[in-house]
Amino acid sequence: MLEKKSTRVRKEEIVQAALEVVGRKGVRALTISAIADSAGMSEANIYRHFSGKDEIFAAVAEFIGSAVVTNAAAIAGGSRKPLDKLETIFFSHIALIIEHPGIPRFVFSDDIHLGQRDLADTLSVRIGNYIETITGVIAAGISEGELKPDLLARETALTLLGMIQFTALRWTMSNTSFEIQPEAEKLWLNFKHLAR
Amino acid sequence: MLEKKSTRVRKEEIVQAALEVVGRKGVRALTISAIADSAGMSEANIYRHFSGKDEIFAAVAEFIGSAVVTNAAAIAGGSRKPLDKLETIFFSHIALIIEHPGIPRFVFSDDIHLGQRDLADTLSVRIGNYIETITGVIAAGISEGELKPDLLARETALTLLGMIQFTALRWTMSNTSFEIQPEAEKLWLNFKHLAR
DNA sequence: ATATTATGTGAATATATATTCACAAGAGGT
DNA sequence: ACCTCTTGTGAATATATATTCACATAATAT
Repeated sequence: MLEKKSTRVRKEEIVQAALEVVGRKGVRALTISAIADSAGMSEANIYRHFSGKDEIFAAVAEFIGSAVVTNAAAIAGGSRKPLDKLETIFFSHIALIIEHPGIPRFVFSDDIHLGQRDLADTLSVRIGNYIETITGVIAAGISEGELKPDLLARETALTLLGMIQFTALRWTMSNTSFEIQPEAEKLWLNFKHLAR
Repeated sequence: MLEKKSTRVRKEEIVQAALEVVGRKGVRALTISAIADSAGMSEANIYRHFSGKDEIFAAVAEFIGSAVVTNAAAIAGGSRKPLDKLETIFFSHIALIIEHPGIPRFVFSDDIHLGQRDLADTLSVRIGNYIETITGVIAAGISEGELKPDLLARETALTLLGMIQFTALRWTMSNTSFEIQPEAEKLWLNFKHLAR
């Protein structure tokens, strides 16, 4: 029998195991059985700590939300120059994806969007906040003269996020078969050419 | 009993029904039962025309591949100015997504990427061709002076595609609850500001 | 030390899904 | 009219998955 740990600890383990499964096999494969395997415990024990799949999904979404959004907000709130902030946010986001490939898979899974409406709404709000945060930084960059004056701040933010997201997508789609870091560097370089 | 039609016709009906299901309920919900409902025939009849789910998935991918890529290649091959071509490709792509919301859901489903490796490879190649097509148009735009000289053609193409893809994603994620057309127009306008 | 509570698990249950099968019924050729 | 091939279907089968349950065992309180 497995050693006993508190529910608080097991919940974290289960969330990490779930994210690991999503990163390796996708949301479709996020079954209780797969989570149990990955976490090294019995299926029944999963139910000891979570009421069911929905609650696990919500916990995973909560983990991702804090990881991505909190980070960006902290950077945006700093005192550096806007372009510098954007660069840091961009590469933190890429680093987070490399560390947890399950994050983009989870956030952009139609399974989540259509199967867990409340979760999708929560995620939508989070993404909306993220977009606004970046929009704010870009607007500052424009008014401080670091970026072109005729840019639309929100659309430029969407373009930047699309860049990140499309890269993550091609990467997970190709089964992580190319180096995402150099790809990201070229994209960032080009974004600077584009935006100023 | 349903009226009889040839396998050729039924196959098309089934592919369209499948795409409709994906658009409405996501790839996860693409069950034989759901396809049968949407196509208005029995489940057993699906098997009369396709050997199984894999063959249906392949047929859907084939339909999408022709629809997206062929179109772009035709436009790219024309004699108009590069920026003009880009605009047409951009808005055709958006129009296609509006008409078939199942297309982005299907192409970007981790279910496909991880569950149907051969299909994922086929799609990857198609996407690669699409990227190259657009890269070529952008390279022409740069050398003809329509676009900034210091742009990286491939990265700019990825940025443009990311814009489209992220828009499609937010749209399907929000359950098609905002107007995608005006959103696309603002993004295109801003892309022109960015790229020249 | 004992009782109580929290944690862990194999086995059972219920449901969904993909696939097969035996048979029905129309279409086209003879 | 008869035969044959194609198309259509309800019922059966096999498997996967989520969830529950009765029981075991460790931790904690009394």
